[in-house]
Amino acid sequence: MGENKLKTKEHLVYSAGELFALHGFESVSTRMIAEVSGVKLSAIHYHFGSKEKLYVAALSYAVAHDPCADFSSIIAENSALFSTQEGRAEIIKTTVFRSFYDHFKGDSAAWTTQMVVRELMKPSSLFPLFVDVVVKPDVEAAARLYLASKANASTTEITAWIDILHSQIFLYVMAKEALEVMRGEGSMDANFYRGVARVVARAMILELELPLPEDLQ
Amino acid sequence: MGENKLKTKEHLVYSAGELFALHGFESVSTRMIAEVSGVKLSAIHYHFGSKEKLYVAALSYAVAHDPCADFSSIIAENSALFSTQEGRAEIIKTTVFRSFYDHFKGDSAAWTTQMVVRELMKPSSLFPLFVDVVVKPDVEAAARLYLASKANASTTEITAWIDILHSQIFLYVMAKEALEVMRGEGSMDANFYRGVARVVARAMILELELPLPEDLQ
DNA sequence: GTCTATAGCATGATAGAC
DNA sequence: GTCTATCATGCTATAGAC
Repeated sequence: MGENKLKTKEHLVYSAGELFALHGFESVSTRMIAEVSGVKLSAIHYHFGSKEKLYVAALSYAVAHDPCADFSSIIAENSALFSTQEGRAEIIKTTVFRSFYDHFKGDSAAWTTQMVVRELMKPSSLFPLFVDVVVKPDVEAAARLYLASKANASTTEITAWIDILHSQIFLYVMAKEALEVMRGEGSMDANFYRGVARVVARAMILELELPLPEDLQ
Repeated sequence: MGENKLKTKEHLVYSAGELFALHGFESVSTRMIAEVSGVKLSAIHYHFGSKEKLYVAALSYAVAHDPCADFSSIIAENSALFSTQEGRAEIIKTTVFRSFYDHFKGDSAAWTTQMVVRELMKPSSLFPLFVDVVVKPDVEAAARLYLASKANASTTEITAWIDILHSQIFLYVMAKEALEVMRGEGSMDANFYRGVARVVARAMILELELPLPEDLQ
């Protein structure tokens, strides 16, 4: 079928994306990618021109296809809740639980998530795009939520509060292997992430001095 | 003086440590290390045998010389506080503030800190040592503190609670460059980290349902 | 212990037949 | 578009003079 022709390039993006996500740009060789993809080495340069351009292609795919829940999307879905304290606590709870679920629903974080998160450690040329598309909407929505409860909050305070959630996701994405060695194989399962979401949601709601939803008490 | 002879090897450890901490093992070449150290390439292999053994030497130096405050040390210094709720809140506050201060007192985190933190992302052969010396005492002390207030807490709950602090440090060490680009050059200064410590301490104390110290209200 | 020179290998990229 | 063969480069590591 004609599909196969089109799919060679896509297939290369997926395989390379997984490898880049897992090991990082410098630790992955073009020969490795070719082998895993089942294509010849020269196909990479024919289709993308260089290893770096393949990386950029995989990263922009990841940015476009990694639509995880964030404050922006949850507030948009539940705009009626924004106006009351109880509602804003509910928004925080939902955002935290959905974030952990979306990022960790598989055995390990999707390669798209891992690639995007890696941008924070070693920004590439696409970092500005990543910031505009992924980070800014989330952070701005979260800041509005925070200010709705504490109008005179400082930027530092708001940033640190959002980072309670983001840093925990960052840690579990980037250090999963090491943490599982320390805490026991299989210890980081769906149950663990639910428990973590519960603690993080509680901490963020209490820190903002909002009333705890019943099921978090 | 005879010192210079001894110091060639040490000097190599420092220079290599800084480079490994900043860029990671694979991104640093032996040529780079030699140049920065001001020694010849062959000196590396003469003194250490291989690039990997130099890495191990730098890492074990980092583990040994990076004595940051943690729950274990703060509890040991303030054992009298352990028995009351107010005291345990005070211990948490002190640990969080001291942790942020120790890790971020310079312009950027010390290379020793960065190298140790990198172990979480790509464990080396020294990872078990790192866990025993650095992680275990801290985590066990924190768990005892948590259980003193909530005797029937689950492991997940305790782990997630400790990770509120650890993940934030992890994020700020590993992603500092990207975060400063996003949030403004110079935005991550001593003041910022103090503000963050305040938020994290509040969140951890409230999550454990302890009374907030006056200066955190 | 320190230098120069170089071996031996893996890498990213390309040329040219088909 | 896909293959094989190969180039140029940078890497870790070593040999051997001094």
